[in-house]
Parts: sequence; C-alpha cells; structure tokens
Amino acid sequence: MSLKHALLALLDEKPSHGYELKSRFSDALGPLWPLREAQIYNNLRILERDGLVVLDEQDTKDGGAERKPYCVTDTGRAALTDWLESPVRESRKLKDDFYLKLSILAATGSEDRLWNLLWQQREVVLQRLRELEPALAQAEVDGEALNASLLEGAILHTEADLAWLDRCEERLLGGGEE
Amino acid sequence: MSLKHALLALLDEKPSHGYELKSRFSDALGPLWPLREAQIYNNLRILERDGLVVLDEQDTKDGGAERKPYCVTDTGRAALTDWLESPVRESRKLKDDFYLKLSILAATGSEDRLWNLLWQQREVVLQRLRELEPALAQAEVDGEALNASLLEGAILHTEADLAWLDRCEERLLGGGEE
DNA sequence: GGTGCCATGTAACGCGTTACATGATTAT
DNA sequence: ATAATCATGTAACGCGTTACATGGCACC
Repeated sequence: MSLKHALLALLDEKPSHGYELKSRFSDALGPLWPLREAQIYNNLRILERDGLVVLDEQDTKDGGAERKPYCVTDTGRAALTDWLESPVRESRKLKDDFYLKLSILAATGSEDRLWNLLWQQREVVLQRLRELEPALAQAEVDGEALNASLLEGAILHTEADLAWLDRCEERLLGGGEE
Repeated sequence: MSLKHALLALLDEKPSHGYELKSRFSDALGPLWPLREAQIYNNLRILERDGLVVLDEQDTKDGGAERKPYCVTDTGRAALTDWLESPVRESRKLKDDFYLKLSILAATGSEDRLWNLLWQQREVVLQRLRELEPALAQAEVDGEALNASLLEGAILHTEADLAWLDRCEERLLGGGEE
C-alpha cells in the first residue's frame, strides 16, 4: 500500500485520468521511482472497487481521446490522511544482487573474484554519482526544492556506498579474512 | 533471480535440505535479509523443475524427521558462476513510504505535518543506529568479517539518512519553499 | 501515409509474504 | 503431557514488470 496512496494524494490535489496521473507522478518522483501505465490503471481499478475513488462522469469525451477522470471520495481522503499520519517503520532491507554476491564470494574465498566484484561495483557507483550530480545542480537552478531534496538523498546514499566499498576492501581483502 | 542463486551457492558449498538452507541463509545474511521457509521450498521446487538441483536420495530418512537433501547439478553450478560473473547494474530505487510522504507533504504545503514527518523519521533512523552499532561491535569481537561488513554498510546508509534529514529540513523548511 | 503522442486496458509472470496444514522428534 | 524445534509443503494474495492489444488525434 504505497502507490495507491500516492494516487490518492495526486487525485486529492486535482482530479485526473490515468495517463495524466502517470505524468504527474513521474514529474514528482522522476527517475527514482519508475513506473508503468499498466500499474496506474490496475491500481485505479482496485481503488475504484474499494470505493476510494470514483469516476467524474461529466468530463468524459470532452476534448480529444476518451478519458476517464477520477476523483477521491471521502473514504479515500480519510484513508489518505490516516496513512500520512501513521508512523514509518520498516527497517530498510538490503535485498540486492551486490550484497548477495559479496556474501557468496567472501564465504567461498576466491579473493580475485571478490576484488573484481568490488572494483566493478565501484564503477557502478561512480557512474551513478556522475548522473545524479548534474541532475541535482539542475534542480537547484530550477528552484525545485523537493526534487533537489530527493536527489540529494540519492547522492548521500551513493556516497555512503562508495565509503562502504573502501571499508569492504579493508575488511575482506586487506587483512586476510579467515 | 537472486534468492535462487543464493540457494545454489549454499548448496554448492554443502548439500542441504530446505530447513537447513533456511538457517544457513539466516546465519549469513541475518537481519538484513529476512525470509520465510515457504520461500525456500518454493524456490527449491522451481530449481528442481529446471534441473539446477537434484535430490540426494541416499540421505533420506537417516536420522530424525524426514528430510530431502538437495545438491547442485552441473547445470546449476554453471548458472551460478555465470551469474556471479555478470555485472551488477540496476540503479538503486527509492520505493519507500518515507519518500512518498515527504513528496506529498512537501507538495501540498502543510509545514507542521512535514516537520512532524521529519522528526518522526529521525527517531526511526536513530533507533536503527542504536540497533546496528552493538551488532557491529559484536561481529567484530567474533571476528566475523563478512557480517561486520554488511552491518557496516547498513550503518553507513543509516548515517547518510541522518545527514539527509538535516538537508531536508534546510531545503524544505528552513528557507520557505514556494 | 507514417510517426509519435495521448489514452485505455488485459494477461501472464516473477518475487516475496501470509496464512494454513501436517507431522516427527526432543526437552521439560 | 505439552511445548519447542525440526521438517515439509500448499494456496492465496500483494505488488510490480513485461508484453500484448486497441484506438484517436496531430503533425509532417
């Protein structure tokens, strides 16, 4: 239950049809949270089934292609504020190919393959930084405080990755592990 | 395709039955990657169907309860090394309730609710640090280099979260955003 | 007449979670 | 006795992805 709440929030701000929701969502959460149209339509169907949104009949077939604009019901708005006020728990999990490979290679020995993995990962991380930094600069120029914040978060995490790779080398290669 | 590879790696190291795989996996990736027995059995079924693992018949019914020990086939071993050697791409995504709430509250104004979210998240992050730090110290005492590395990664990420919360306050509350 | 964007959906799959169900062995 | 742990599974659900299919409109 998270994309559903994002849709509720967007619809609460302004009633929209599916395709428009897709672009509004992408504008807001851009490259950090990619999604497909299909996902929007599927979720809208469920939200409608559960009575959290309804079709706004009067707007159908006004301009170009046929659209189905939705808006939030009172139930939907209540669900949204409930969720917004509930605390964020869930410790972040690390389900990631890199962690897995690291564990496997560290456990089975094979220092050269481990070294290779670390080197490769460093390239990935550096590349990500090269993409994020200009994006942040652009968001700052455009005065997009929210986007800038999200990008800054991504950068801080990526820099932490980089620092972590150094520590991994020290721990797993530097001193002989077992 | 990641847990499957973890299972292949574990079985390559030593043939085991499902329940044992569960505990071996949990020992290795512990609290950072929780999983259920059901997941093991489902994946083993698929791995067997695809010919990557086979049942080790002679071990059935040796000691206590009835067990079904598996071991890797040559195909399975090949699939494992293929995967280990393939590069890790996939930029990390930020699908997380906190990001979503931050975006919603930053977009709709309501500074007090945003402030509340940030404060609340800071508590969550600090609490996580309080759990991770002793775990790291323990892993270091026990000489578990791999576990220590993974925990250190988690700590670095959590510290990045903390730094990020400061920056969020500055950007989204400090100077008046729109 | 094609290319590209707007707009809507269905079906199948992958991966993980939850709940449910069963039964044997070991320790108290 | 009964509780804990060992051991194996099935079924349904949630969430996201991919692929497929359809059709209107606008611009060149």
